[in-house]
Amino acid sequence: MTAHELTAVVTATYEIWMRTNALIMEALAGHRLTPATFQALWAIDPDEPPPSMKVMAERLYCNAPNLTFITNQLTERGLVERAVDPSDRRSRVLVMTPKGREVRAELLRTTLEKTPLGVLSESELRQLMTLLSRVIQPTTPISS
Amino acid sequence: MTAHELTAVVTATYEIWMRTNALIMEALAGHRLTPATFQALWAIDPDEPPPSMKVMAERLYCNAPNLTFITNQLTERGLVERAVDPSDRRSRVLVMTPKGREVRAELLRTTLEKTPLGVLSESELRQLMTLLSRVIQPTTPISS
DNA sequence: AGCTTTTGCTTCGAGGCTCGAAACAATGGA
DNA sequence: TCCATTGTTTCGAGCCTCGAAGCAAAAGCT
Repeated sequence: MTAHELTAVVTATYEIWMRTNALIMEALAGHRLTPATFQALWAIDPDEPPPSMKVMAERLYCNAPNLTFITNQLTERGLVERAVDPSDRRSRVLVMTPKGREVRAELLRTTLEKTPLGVLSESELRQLMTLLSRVIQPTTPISS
Repeated sequence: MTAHELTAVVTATYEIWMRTNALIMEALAGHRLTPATFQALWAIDPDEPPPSMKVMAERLYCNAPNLTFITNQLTERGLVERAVDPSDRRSRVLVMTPKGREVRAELLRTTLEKTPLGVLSESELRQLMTLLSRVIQPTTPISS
């Protein structure tokens, strides 16, 4: 039982996550976004085929009504648009607008600038990623 | 420019955090707790002197009104109690009840069992913690 | 084809979370 | 003593998340 080491790592993960969030809050507010809506924007890779609501809900670990709400926030801000999936007319896919593309790129840049993870060197980041990949392995993480 | 590696690490951090949360949700619900209230419980070490509201707000990256709300949730569930700090009668410290101690220990155990970080070996965890410590260290006095 | 079940999304209502502004008492300094 | 500051709470607003119910399209069955 290595409870102590594991506890420290879990705590550190929480800490880094919260700290990153705190540091980008101001930039998000500049676009009337919040952590929840930004995560949704992040989870859409504009260079991949647009994801359906269902896929997005899985990526964001939330349920369908919640995703409807988040999607409304993004469409009201002109960052994404709903489109009917021609292959299944029940399904709606989220298409990023040009403005959404811009805002996403800008905020992603800001996040990488501000995150405390940025203090690590390239080789340290690779080391870290090797370990984290093993943790995440089983299922598929969010894109980009 | 190591943007790609950094992006992957930030994404992985988010992913691990969300996945851990999802996996303990059921256990939390068993005590009528949520991620927010559980983090507050986690942030009180029952073997240390009880922290003040102000200290707790810093630990949880939230503001004073928010912490008042969270504290009310915990007191209503009989997990912590407010006490006046004798050295400064404006300040309230959060004292964990015996029940709070039990619930905290149980949920901490559950978290360590369920977190995907648990797949790592002891030596991998130490490696990981070495890297994360560098990230969290407030020792970045003069940057850029 | 017709009928039923399942699936993807939305609507609705309730409750939890988070914040800024304002209020209050205790503290500390001039 | 008087005034500014500090730690907390109250209030009101808006955001987030969920379960239940509803609707339309798709899939399955006979």
